[in-house]
Amino acid sequence: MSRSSSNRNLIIRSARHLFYTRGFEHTSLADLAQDSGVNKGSFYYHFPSKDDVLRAVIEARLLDIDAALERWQQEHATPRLRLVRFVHMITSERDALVAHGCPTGSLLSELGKGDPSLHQEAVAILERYVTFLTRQLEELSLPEPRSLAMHLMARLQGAILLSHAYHSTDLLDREVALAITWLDDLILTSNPSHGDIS
Amino acid sequence: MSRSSSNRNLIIRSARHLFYTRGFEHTSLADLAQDSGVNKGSFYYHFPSKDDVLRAVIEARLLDIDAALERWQQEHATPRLRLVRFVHMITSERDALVAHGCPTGSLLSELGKGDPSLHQEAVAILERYVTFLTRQLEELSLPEPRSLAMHLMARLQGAILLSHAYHSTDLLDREVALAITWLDDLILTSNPSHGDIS
DNA sequence: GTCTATATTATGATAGAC
DNA sequence: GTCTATCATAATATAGAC
Repeated sequence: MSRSSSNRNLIIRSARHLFYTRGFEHTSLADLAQDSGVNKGSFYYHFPSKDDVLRAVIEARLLDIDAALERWQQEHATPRLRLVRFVHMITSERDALVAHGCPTGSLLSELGKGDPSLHQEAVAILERYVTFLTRQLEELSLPEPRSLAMHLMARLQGAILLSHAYHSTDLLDREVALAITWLDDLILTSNPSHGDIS
Repeated sequence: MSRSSSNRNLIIRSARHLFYTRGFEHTSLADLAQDSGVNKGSFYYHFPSKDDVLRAVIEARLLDIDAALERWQQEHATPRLRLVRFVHMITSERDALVAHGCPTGSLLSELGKGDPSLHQEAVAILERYVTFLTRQLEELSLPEPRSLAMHLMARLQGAILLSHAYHSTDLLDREVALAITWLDDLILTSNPSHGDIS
Protein backbone atom coordinates (compact mmCIF):
# COMPACT_ATOMS: atom_id res chain seq x y z
CA MET A 1 0.00 0.00 0.00
CA SER A 2 1.47 3.33 -1.07
CA ARG A 3 2.09 6.15 1.35
CA SER A 4 -0.75 8.23 -0.07
CA SER A 5 -3.28 5.49 0.25
CA SER A 6 -2.15 5.04 3.82
CA ASN A 7 -2.66 8.71 4.62
CA ARG A 8 -6.00 8.67 2.92
CA ASN A 9 -7.00 5.77 5.11
CA LEU A 10 -5.73 7.51 8.21
CA ILE A 11 -7.99 10.45 7.41
CA ILE A 12 -11.00 8.21 6.86
CA ARG A 13 -10.23 6.35 10.05
CA SER A 14 -10.16 9.56 12.08
CA ALA A 15 -13.20 10.91 10.28
CA ARG A 16 -15.25 7.83 11.10
CA HIS A 17 -14.47 8.31 14.73
CA LEU A 18 -14.81 12.08 14.96
CA PHE A 19 -17.87 12.44 12.73
CA TYR A 20 -19.55 9.93 15.00
CA THR A 21 -18.53 11.26 18.39
CA ARG A 22 -18.60 15.00 17.64
CA GLY A 23 -20.81 15.12 14.56
CA PHE A 24 -19.90 16.09 11.01
CA GLU A 25 -20.40 19.84 11.36
CA HIS A 26 -18.59 20.01 14.67
CA THR A 27 -15.52 18.33 13.26
CA SER A 28 -13.17 20.74 11.48
CA LEU A 29 -10.45 19.83 9.04
CA ALA A 30 -8.01 21.01 11.69
CA ASP A 31 -9.49 18.46 14.12
CA LEU A 32 -9.16 15.81 11.47
CA ALA A 33 -5.57 16.77 10.70
CA GLN A 34 -4.62 16.69 14.36
CA ASP A 35 -6.33 13.38 15.10
CA SER A 36 -5.04 11.61 12.02
CA GLY A 37 -1.57 13.14 12.05
CA VAL A 38 -1.97 14.06 8.40
CA ASN A 39 -1.07 17.63 7.47
CA LYS A 40 -3.96 19.95 6.68
CA GLY A 41 -2.37 20.85 3.35
CA SER A 42 -2.29 17.23 2.19
CA PHE A 43 -5.95 17.07 2.72
CA TYR A 44 -7.11 18.33 -0.62
CA TYR A 45 -4.80 15.99 -2.43
CA HIS A 46 -6.90 13.09 -1.17
CA PHE A 47 -10.35 14.66 -1.12
CA PRO A 48 -11.89 17.45 -3.19
CA SER A 49 -13.93 18.71 -0.23
CA LYS A 50 -14.98 17.97 3.33
CA ASP A 51 -18.26 16.56 2.05
CA ASP A 52 -16.29 14.01 0.10
CA VAL A 53 -14.58 12.83 3.27
CA LEU A 54 -18.03 12.09 4.61
CA ARG A 55 -18.88 10.26 1.41
CA ALA A 56 -15.77 8.13 1.87
CA VAL A 57 -16.71 7.47 5.48
CA ILE A 58 -20.18 6.34 4.44
CA GLU A 59 -18.66 4.13 1.76
CA ALA A 60 -16.35 2.54 4.31
CA ARG A 61 -19.26 1.89 6.65
CA LEU A 62 -21.24 0.30 3.84
CA LEU A 63 -18.38 -2.09 3.15
CA ASP A 64 -18.16 -3.04 6.83
CA ILE A 65 -21.89 -3.52 7.09
CA ASP A 66 -22.05 -5.67 3.98
CA ALA A 67 -19.26 -7.82 5.36
CA ALA A 68 -21.00 -8.19 8.73
CA LEU A 69 -24.37 -9.03 7.20
CA GLU A 70 -22.75 -11.58 4.93
CA ARG A 71 -21.00 -13.10 7.92
CA TRP A 72 -24.22 -13.31 9.89
CA GLN A 73 -25.90 -14.90 6.93
CA GLN A 74 -23.23 -17.61 6.91
CA GLU A 75 -22.70 -18.11 10.62
CA HIS A 76 -26.30 -18.36 11.75
CA ALA A 77 -28.42 -21.20 10.52
CA THR A 78 -31.93 -19.75 10.83
CA PRO A 79 -33.52 -16.40 9.96
CA ARG A 80 -34.56 -16.05 13.57
CA LEU A 81 -30.99 -16.40 14.80
CA ARG A 82 -29.85 -13.82 12.25
CA LEU A 83 -32.50 -11.41 13.45
CA VAL A 84 -31.47 -11.97 17.04
CA ARG A 85 -27.84 -11.44 16.09
CA PHE A 86 -28.78 -8.11 14.54
CA VAL A 87 -30.58 -6.93 17.64
CA HIS A 88 -27.70 -8.07 19.85
CA MET A 89 -25.35 -5.78 17.91
CA ILE A 90 -26.98 -3.06 19.96
CA THR A 91 -26.16 -4.76 23.23
CA SER A 92 -22.54 -5.20 22.27
CA GLU A 93 -22.23 -1.54 21.30
CA ARG A 94 -24.28 -0.25 24.19
CA ASP A 95 -21.71 2.04 25.78
CA ALA A 96 -20.96 3.92 22.58
CA LEU A 97 -24.66 4.09 21.70
CA VAL A 98 -25.59 5.57 25.05
CA ALA A 99 -22.69 8.02 24.91
CA HIS A 100 -23.00 9.18 21.29
CA GLY A 101 -26.22 7.81 19.84
CA CYS A 102 -26.54 5.62 16.78
CA PRO A 103 -23.94 6.43 14.10
CA THR A 104 -26.52 5.99 11.35
CA GLY A 105 -29.34 7.72 13.19
CA SER A 106 -27.23 10.73 14.14
CA LEU A 107 -26.00 11.08 10.60
CA LEU A 108 -29.51 10.87 9.21
CA SER A 109 -30.67 13.47 11.64
CA GLU A 110 -27.80 15.83 10.95
CA LEU A 111 -27.92 15.48 7.18
CA GLY A 112 -31.70 15.67 7.10
CA LYS A 113 -31.33 19.39 7.61
CA GLY A 114 -28.54 19.87 5.10
CA ASP A 115 -27.44 18.64 1.70
CA PRO A 116 -30.06 16.26 0.24
CA SER A 117 -27.45 14.31 -1.73
CA LEU A 118 -25.48 13.50 1.41
CA HIS A 119 -28.71 12.64 3.19
CA GLN A 120 -29.49 10.11 0.50
CA GLU A 121 -26.14 8.44 1.02
CA ALA A 122 -26.89 8.12 4.72
CA VAL A 123 -30.25 6.54 3.92
CA ALA A 124 -28.33 3.92 1.95
CA ILE A 125 -26.74 2.72 5.20
CA LEU A 126 -30.14 2.33 6.82
CA GLU A 127 -31.42 0.58 3.72
CA ARG A 128 -28.70 -2.07 3.97
CA TYR A 129 -29.99 -3.12 7.37
CA VAL A 130 -33.63 -2.90 6.33
CA THR A 131 -32.99 -5.09 3.31
CA PHE A 132 -31.24 -7.67 5.44
CA LEU A 133 -34.04 -7.73 7.99
CA THR A 134 -36.67 -7.90 5.28
CA ARG A 135 -35.00 -10.93 3.75
CA GLN A 136 -34.97 -12.79 7.06
CA LEU A 137 -38.62 -12.00 7.76
CA GLU A 138 -39.48 -13.04 4.23
CA GLU A 139 -37.81 -16.39 4.76
CA LEU A 140 -40.03 -16.84 7.79
CA SER A 141 -43.04 -16.35 5.50
CA LEU A 142 -44.22 -13.41 7.53
CA PRO A 143 -46.68 -11.02 5.88
CA GLU A 144 -45.41 -7.59 4.82
CA PRO A 145 -41.84 -8.35 5.80
CA ARG A 146 -40.55 -4.91 4.83
CA SER A 147 -43.05 -3.15 7.08
CA LEU A 148 -42.01 -5.45 9.90
CA ALA A 149 -38.37 -4.68 9.22
CA MET A 150 -39.11 -0.96 9.33
CA HIS A 151 -40.98 -1.44 12.57
CA LEU A 152 -38.03 -3.19 14.16
CA MET A 153 -35.61 -0.54 12.92
CA ALA A 154 -37.88 2.23 14.21
CA ARG A 155 -38.12 0.67 17.66
CA LEU A 156 -34.38 0.28 17.93
CA GLN A 157 -33.60 3.75 16.58
CA GLY A 158 -36.05 5.23 19.05
CA ALA A 159 -34.63 3.18 21.89
CA ILE A 160 -31.11 4.40 21.11
CA LEU A 161 -32.28 8.00 20.83
CA LEU A 162 -33.91 7.93 24.27
CA SER A 163 -31.09 5.96 25.88
CA HIS A 164 -28.68 8.56 24.57
CA ALA A 165 -30.86 11.43 25.78
CA TYR A 166 -31.19 9.98 29.27
CA HIS A 167 -27.76 8.35 29.28
CA SER A 168 -29.41 5.14 30.37
CA THR A 169 -28.04 1.71 29.50
CA ASP A 170 -30.90 0.14 31.44
CA LEU A 171 -33.43 1.69 29.12
CA LEU A 172 -31.53 0.37 26.12
CA ASP A 173 -31.29 -3.14 27.57
CA ARG A 174 -34.99 -3.18 28.37
CA GLU A 175 -35.93 -2.17 24.84
CA VAL A 176 -33.61 -4.75 23.33
CA ALA A 177 -35.25 -7.44 25.45
CA LEU A 178 -38.69 -6.24 24.37
CA ALA A 179 -37.65 -6.35 20.74
CA ILE A 180 -36.48 -9.94 21.07
CA THR A 181 -39.76 -10.89 22.73
CA TRP A 182 -41.68 -9.17 19.98
CA LEU A 183 -39.71 -11.08 17.38
CA ASP A 184 -40.32 -14.42 19.08
CA ASP A 185 -44.04 -13.79 19.45
CA LEU A 186 -44.20 -12.79 15.83
CA ILE A 187 -42.49 -15.95 14.69
CA LEU A 188 -44.27 -18.35 17.01
CA THR A 189 -47.80 -17.08 16.52
CA SER A 190 -47.47 -16.83 12.77
CA ASN A 191 -45.56 -20.03 12.02
CA PRO A 192 -44.96 -22.33 14.98
CA SER A 193 -42.67 -24.64 13.00
CA HIS A 194 -39.89 -22.05 13.04
CA GLY A 195 -39.83 -21.86 16.80
CA ASP A 196 -37.89 -24.98 17.76
CA ILE A 197 -35.07 -24.77 15.23
CA SER A 198 -33.40 -21.77 16.78
CA MET B 1 -46.51 45.01 25.19
CA SER B 2 -43.48 47.23 24.59
CA ARG B 3 -41.71 47.44 21.27
CA SER B 4 -38.69 45.59 22.57
CA SER B 5 -40.70 42.74 23.92
CA SER B 6 -42.39 42.51 20.55
CA ASN B 7 -39.07 42.32 18.73
CA ARG B 8 -37.83 39.77 21.19
CA ASN B 9 -40.90 37.69 20.44
CA LEU B 10 -40.43 38.09 16.71
CA ILE B 11 -36.93 36.69 17.06
CA ILE B 12 -38.12 33.74 19.12
CA ARG B 13 -40.91 33.12 16.66
CA SER B 14 -38.50 32.97 13.73
CA ALA B 15 -36.00 30.95 15.72
CA ARG B 16 -38.59 28.32 16.56
CA HIS B 17 -39.32 27.90 12.91
CA LEU B 18 -35.79 28.06 11.53
CA PHE B 19 -34.10 26.02 14.24
CA TYR B 20 -36.64 23.32 13.49
CA THR B 21 -36.58 23.34 9.70
CA ARG B 22 -32.87 24.09 9.16
CA GLY B 23 -31.39 23.07 12.49
CA PHE B 24 -29.74 25.22 15.13
CA GLU B 25 -26.22 25.21 13.71
CA HIS B 26 -27.41 25.82 10.18
CA THR B 27 -29.33 28.91 11.18
CA SER B 28 -27.19 32.05 11.37
CA LEU B 29 -28.05 35.27 13.14
CA ALA B 30 -28.26 36.82 9.70
CA ASP B 31 -30.93 34.26 8.73
CA LEU B 32 -32.76 35.05 11.92
CA ALA B 33 -32.54 38.79 11.31
CA GLN B 34 -33.85 38.44 7.78
CA ASP B 35 -36.71 36.11 8.68
CA SER B 36 -37.84 38.08 11.71
CA GLY B 37 -37.26 41.52 10.25
CA VAL B 38 -35.30 42.49 13.34
CA ASN B 39 -31.95 44.14 12.73
CA LYS B 40 -28.86 42.06 13.47
CA GLY B 41 -27.52 44.79 15.73
CA SER B 42 -30.59 44.72 17.97
CA PHE B 43 -29.97 41.12 18.56
CA TYR B 44 -27.60 41.33 21.45
CA TYR B 45 -29.86 43.73 23.23
CA HIS B 46 -32.40 40.95 23.63
CA PHE B 47 -30.11 37.94 24.00
CA PRO B 48 -26.57 37.61 25.34
CA SER B 49 -25.72 34.92 22.79
CA LYS B 50 -27.12 32.66 20.12
CA ASP B 51 -27.27 29.82 22.63
CA ASP B 52 -29.60 31.93 24.71
CA VAL B 53 -31.98 32.28 21.79
CA LEU B 54 -32.19 28.52 21.75
CA ARG B 55 -32.82 28.51 25.48
CA ALA B 56 -35.68 30.95 24.94
CA VAL B 57 -37.04 28.76 22.15
CA ILE B 58 -36.98 25.71 24.40
CA GLU B 59 -38.69 27.68 27.15
CA ALA B 60 -41.41 28.76 24.75
CA ARG B 61 -41.95 25.18 23.64
CA LEU B 62 -42.18 24.01 27.24
CA LEU B 63 -44.93 26.54 27.88
CA ASP B 64 -46.85 25.40 24.82
CA ILE B 65 -46.46 21.75 25.74
CA ASP B 66 -47.58 22.31 29.31
CA ALA B 67 -50.65 24.12 28.03
CA ALA B 68 -51.47 21.32 25.58
CA LEU B 69 -51.02 18.57 28.14
CA GLU B 70 -53.17 20.45 30.62
CA ARG B 71 -55.84 20.86 27.95
CA TRP B 72 -55.77 17.16 27.10
CA GLN B 73 -56.03 16.34 30.77
CA GLN B 74 -59.23 18.43 30.96
CA GLU B 75 -60.82 17.62 27.62
CA HIS B 76 -60.46 13.85 27.65
CA ALA B 77 -62.26 11.85 30.27
CA THR B 78 -60.12 8.70 30.45
CA PRO B 79 -56.39 8.00 30.55
CA ARG B 80 -56.76 5.90 27.45
CA LEU B 81 -58.31 8.76 25.50
CA ARG B 82 -55.49 11.06 26.63
CA LEU B 83 -52.91 8.57 25.47
CA VAL B 84 -54.66 8.24 22.13
CA ARG B 85 -54.80 12.02 21.85
CA PHE B 86 -51.06 12.16 22.39
CA VAL B 87 -50.35 9.64 19.67
CA HIS B 88 -52.71 11.41 17.30
CA MET B 89 -50.64 14.59 17.65
CA ILE B 90 -48.24 12.80 15.32
CA THR B 91 -50.91 12.23 12.72
CA SER B 92 -51.97 15.85 12.75
CA GLU B 93 -48.37 17.00 12.33
CA ARG B 94 -47.44 14.34 9.85
CA ASP B 95 -46.37 16.56 6.95
CA ALA B 96 -43.94 18.59 9.03
CA LEU B 97 -42.63 15.47 10.75
CA VAL B 98 -41.93 13.71 7.48
CA ALA B 99 -40.34 16.84 6.02
CA HIS B 100 -38.20 17.90 8.98
CA GLY B 101 -38.30 15.19 11.62
CA CYS B 102 -39.43 15.58 15.20
CA PRO B 103 -38.58 19.00 16.65
CA THR B 104 -37.62 17.46 19.97
CA GLY B 105 -35.81 14.47 18.49
CA SER B 106 -33.78 16.58 16.06
CA LEU B 107 -32.82 18.96 18.81
CA LEU B 108 -31.77 16.11 21.09
CA SER B 109 -29.71 14.61 18.34
CA GLU B 110 -28.03 17.88 17.41
CA LEU B 111 -27.33 18.96 20.97
CA GLY B 112 -26.19 15.49 21.99
CA LYS B 113 -22.94 16.23 20.18
CA GLY B 114 -22.51 19.73 21.56
CA ASP B 115 -23.00 21.71 24.75
CA PRO B 116 -24.18 19.39 27.56
CA SER B 117 -26.11 22.19 29.29
CA LEU B 118 -28.19 22.85 26.18
CA HIS B 119 -28.69 19.13 25.73
CA GLN B 120 -30.12 18.90 29.21
CA GLU B 121 -32.64 21.62 28.39
CA ALA B 122 -33.76 19.63 25.37
CA VAL B 123 -34.19 16.54 27.51
CA ALA B 124 -36.57 18.59 29.66
CA ILE B 125 -38.96 18.81 26.69
CA LEU B 126 -38.92 15.04 26.26
CA GLU B 127 -39.41 14.62 29.99
CA ARG B 128 -42.61 16.66 29.92
CA TYR B 129 -44.18 14.17 27.53
CA VAL B 130 -42.80 11.16 29.39
CA THR B 131 -44.18 12.42 32.67
CA PHE B 132 -47.60 12.97 31.12
CA LEU B 133 -47.65 9.49 29.59
CA THR B 134 -46.43 7.92 32.80
CA ARG B 135 -49.25 9.53 34.74
CA GLN B 136 -51.88 8.17 32.35
CA LEU B 137 -50.43 4.66 32.45
CA GLU B 138 -50.24 4.87 36.21
CA GLU B 139 -53.93 5.74 36.40
CA LEU B 140 -54.60 2.59 34.40
CA SER B 141 -52.79 0.63 37.13
CA LEU B 142 -50.29 -0.69 34.63
CA PRO B 143 -47.02 -2.08 35.99
CA GLU B 144 -43.83 -0.02 35.46
CA PRO B 145 -45.71 2.87 33.88
CA ARG B 146 -42.57 4.91 33.26
CA SER B 147 -40.91 2.11 31.33
CA LEU B 148 -44.06 1.77 29.25
CA ALA B 149 -44.06 5.52 28.62
CA MET B 150 -40.45 5.35 27.49
CA HIS B 151 -41.29 2.46 25.23
CA LEU B 152 -44.08 4.41 23.58
CA MET B 153 -41.88 7.48 23.16
CA ALA B 154 -39.09 5.36 21.70
CA ARG B 155 -41.41 3.76 19.16
CA LEU B 156 -42.76 7.09 18.03
CA GLN B 157 -39.37 8.79 17.90
CA GLY B 158 -38.04 5.92 15.83
CA ALA B 159 -41.07 5.99 13.56
CA ILE B 160 -40.59 9.70 12.92
CA LEU B 161 -36.88 9.25 12.28
CA LEU B 162 -37.48 6.59 9.65
CA SER B 163 -40.44 8.38 8.08
CA HIS B 164 -38.27 11.44 7.75
CA ALA B 165 -35.36 9.45 6.29
CA TYR B 166 -37.57 7.76 3.71
CA HIS B 167 -39.94 10.71 3.31
CA SER B 168 -42.82 8.33 3.84
CA THR B 169 -46.13 9.37 5.39
CA ASP B 170 -47.40 5.83 4.93
CA LEU B 171 -44.70 4.48 7.19
CA LEU B 172 -45.60 7.04 9.83
CA ASP B 173 -49.30 6.26 9.62
CA ARG B 174 -48.65 2.53 9.90
CA GLU B 175 -46.52 2.99 13.02
CA VAL B 176 -49.10 5.26 14.61
CA ALA B 177 -51.77 2.61 14.03
CA LEU B 178 -49.51 -0.05 15.53
CA ALA B 179 -48.89 2.12 18.57
CA ILE B 180 -52.61 2.54 19.16
CA THR B 181 -53.13 -1.20 18.83
CA TRP B 182 -50.30 -1.82 21.28
CA LEU B 183 -51.89 0.59 23.73
CA ASP B 184 -55.29 -1.05 23.47
CA ASP B 185 -53.88 -4.55 23.93
CA LEU B 186 -51.94 -3.33 26.90
CA ILE B 187 -54.99 -1.84 28.53
CA LEU B 188 -57.41 -4.63 27.70
CA THR B 189 -55.23 -7.57 28.68
CA SER B 190 -54.07 -5.97 31.91
CA ASN B 191 -57.30 -4.47 33.14
CA PRO B 192 -60.39 -5.24 31.07
CA SER B 193 -62.57 -2.81 33.00
CA HIS B 194 -60.87 0.16 31.37
CA GLY B 195 -61.69 -1.00 27.88
CA ASP B 196 -65.33 -0.01 27.55
CA ILE B 197 -65.15 3.48 29.01
CA SER B 198 -63.18 4.98 26.18
C1' DG C 1 -34.26 50.09 22.02
C1' DT C 2 -32.54 50.27 17.36
C1' DC C 3 -29.26 50.93 13.79
C1' DT C 4 -24.57 51.22 11.20
C1' DA C 5 -20.41 49.89 11.19
C1' DT C 6 -16.61 46.83 12.58
C1' DA C 7 -13.80 43.57 15.32
C1' DT C 8 -12.58 38.78 15.76
C1' DT C 9 -12.11 34.34 14.90
C1' DA C 10 -12.74 29.87 12.81
C1' DT C 11 -12.97 27.27 8.82
C1' DG C 12 -13.05 25.37 4.20
C1' DA C 13 -10.20 25.78 0.54
C1' DT C 14 -5.94 27.18 -2.63
C1' DA C 15 -1.12 28.22 -4.33
C1' DG C 16 3.06 26.72 -5.00
C1' DA C 17 7.71 25.09 -3.28
C1' DC C 18 9.79 20.73 -2.52
C1' DG D 1 2.46 13.19 -2.26
C1' DT D 2 3.51 16.36 1.37
C1' DC D 3 4.31 20.77 3.53
C1' DT D 4 4.12 26.01 4.56
C1' DA D 5 1.73 29.86 3.94
C1' DT D 6 -2.21 32.17 2.84
C1' DC D 7 -6.85 33.43 0.98
C1' DA D 8 -11.79 34.12 1.27
C1' DT D 9 -15.67 33.94 3.64
C1' DA D 10 -19.07 33.58 6.93
C1' DA D 11 -20.48 33.87 11.51
C1' DT D 12 -20.65 35.39 16.36
C1' DA D 13 -20.19 39.17 18.79
C1' DT D 14 -19.11 44.34 20.05
C1' DA D 15 -18.82 49.57 19.88
C1' DG D 16 -21.05 53.44 19.75
C1' DA D 17 -24.13 56.94 17.41
C1' DC D 18 -28.94 58.02 17.46
